[in-house]
Amino acid sequence: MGAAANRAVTLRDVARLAGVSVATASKALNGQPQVRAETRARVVKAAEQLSFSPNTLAQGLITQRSGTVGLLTSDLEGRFSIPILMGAEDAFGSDQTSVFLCDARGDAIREKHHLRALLSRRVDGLIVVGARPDTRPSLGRDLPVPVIYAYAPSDDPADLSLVTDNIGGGRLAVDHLLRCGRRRIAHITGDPGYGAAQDRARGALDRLAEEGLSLAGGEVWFGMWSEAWGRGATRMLLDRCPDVDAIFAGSDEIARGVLDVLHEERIDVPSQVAVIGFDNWQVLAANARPPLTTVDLNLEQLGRTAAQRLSAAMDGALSSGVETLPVRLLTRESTAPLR
Amino acid sequence: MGAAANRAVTLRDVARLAGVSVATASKALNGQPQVRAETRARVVKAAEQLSFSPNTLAQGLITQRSGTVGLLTSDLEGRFSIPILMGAEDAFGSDQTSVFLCDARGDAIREKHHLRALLSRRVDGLIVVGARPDTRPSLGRDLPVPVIYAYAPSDDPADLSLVTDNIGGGRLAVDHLLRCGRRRIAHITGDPGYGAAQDRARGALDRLAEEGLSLAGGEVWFGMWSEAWGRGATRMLLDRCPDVDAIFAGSDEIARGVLDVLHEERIDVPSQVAVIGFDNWQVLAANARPPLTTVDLNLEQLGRTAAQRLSAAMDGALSSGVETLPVRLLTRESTAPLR
DNA sequence: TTGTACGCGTTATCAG
DNA sequence: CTGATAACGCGTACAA
Repeated sequence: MGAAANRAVTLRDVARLAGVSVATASKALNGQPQVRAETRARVVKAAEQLSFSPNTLAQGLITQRSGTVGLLTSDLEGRFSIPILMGAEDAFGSDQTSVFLCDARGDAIREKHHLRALLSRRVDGLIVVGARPDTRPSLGRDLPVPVIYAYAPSDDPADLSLVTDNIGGGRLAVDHLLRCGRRRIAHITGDPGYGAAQDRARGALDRLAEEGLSLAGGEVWFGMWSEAWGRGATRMLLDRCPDVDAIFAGSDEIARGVLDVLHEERIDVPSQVAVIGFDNWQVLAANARPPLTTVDLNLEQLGRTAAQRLSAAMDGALSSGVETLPVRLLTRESTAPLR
Repeated sequence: MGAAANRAVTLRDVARLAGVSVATASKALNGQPQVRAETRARVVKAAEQLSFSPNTLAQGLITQRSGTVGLLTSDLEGRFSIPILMGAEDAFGSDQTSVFLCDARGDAIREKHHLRALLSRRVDGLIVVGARPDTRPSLGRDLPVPVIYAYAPSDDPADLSLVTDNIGGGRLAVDHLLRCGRRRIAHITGDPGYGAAQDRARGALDRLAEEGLSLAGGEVWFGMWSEAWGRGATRMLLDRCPDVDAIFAGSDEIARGVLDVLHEERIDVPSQVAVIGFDNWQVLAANARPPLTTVDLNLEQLGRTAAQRLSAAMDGALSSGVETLPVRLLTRESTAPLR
């Protein structure tokens, strides 16, 4: 293993090789105007020869900016965190800002620990990603760096939180089904204790009401976020309401269960019943039979926005409140117009 | 947003408040013995009052250690990276070492970029996680910090790589099926261009050979890593070899496809046909019908080991070659002894 | 145009 | 036991 090959080449080494002072070397490398072109060239060449890379820690000491941010998550599977992280990485620019990823695993103690470590590392800002889209405790108001809450909003309205538009998503799903000519639409979703479940249902009901319609089956089928519940609920639904022509599932997992039972019952999707999911969890949605139309959470965009808001806050442009970001419909084959 | 509340409280502030010099304050806080107990108490109290947290950047400047490592991945979905990251975080201890997560998205240029940034940040080491378990290009031998390749081995034998035991996994799967009394075992797997597919098949064939058996269906069914292929292959298999009593799938995705078709054909799992997957991709395996017995890759353990090897390397104990880490069987309900 | 000197926050080495 | 003082690597007024 090629460890410790060229150890710690500093600006001094570069300056020495180029025959100039450290100050000049610094200016040359940082593109400062007050340096002769020929000199700059010599310095740059020396730096390349030694494959010099400036010590960001030292730079940070001076500029009071570490060029790092912390991403604090409790999302074990990284299902939400990763897209958000990628979006943030994208917006920051990889050579400007690097991201510390810390997983608190839903443990408040561990979270405190990570927080201390990150502050000690002088991160310029913090993005907190919750495991579920419900309110979570604020990190507090007296932190030395700005904090953005993503996905799960903070319980302190003085914080800035970025959330996905679950109500809008519910509307979007139902709207799409209506456009496909469906009128007997059912909604099977997860744990009613989740704000997201309530919001998605609300959006669906609102849109339906605008058409003077109500839910097939009479009510929202709340249950659990699992395939098994999707299957169970679908069986009950078909029993009670055999003429249903569309099912809006509150998650892609549930939608998979729905599809399974429809398939078992030899009910064709989408010609007889259209199915739409929520989350766009790739491995589930794209591999479904048929591939699943679903509501994409736009998490990368959420990550990008979080990065932008954080940059703004680092420049002093604080803001607060809850900002709701749009979701979007991703059409695959499980929905289609009625012939 | 409570940004910039207490900005940059330094050791000087603490010292001033405690009425001592910075030197003494430093010693007191770092548990150095040569300091009076009463003085130490005063300093500690002052530090708490100001909620002082030492500037790791400055510390790193002196100790020549940043207390950070870079995790360089190309694994978009984070499916492998995340467990590895968590294992590594675990082994490092969150207050000792923080992890920079960088996603190169399979792009060599972006990888170079990230690498430069990480070296500039003076990471103490690097963990490189490949997107697929096949050889990947080495980062090179002349890096100033140790590198561990995880999941995907480096093509340079001088590097240290940690990989999962795919051959052993194949053996394990077949061994389990044999113990369940199955004798007509088929193997449906993914892209033959993947070393992992070849290795898993090899392990399976070897174990079978030890019993004087060969594969049901006569050959390994190579194809793609998708549910659709799992379905297609299973249909062909049942056609050619209707008396099969066990199917070893090369991935959980494929296994899901297998289960789907068996269910369609009203073939009971596990009483008629046992099914075993590979990867233990939670959302697929645990939600399957029935829940899927599978080979767990032990990725957290791999992450922990990577961290340990990296620590050792940072202390000068370099090593090289490919280290193969054991996988383990996770029994659920899709396999059971024949009555 | 270039170099000198100082400081960023911390630790370590010495005197006192 | 405590306190100057010198690093660590770099950026930047200021002087030359």
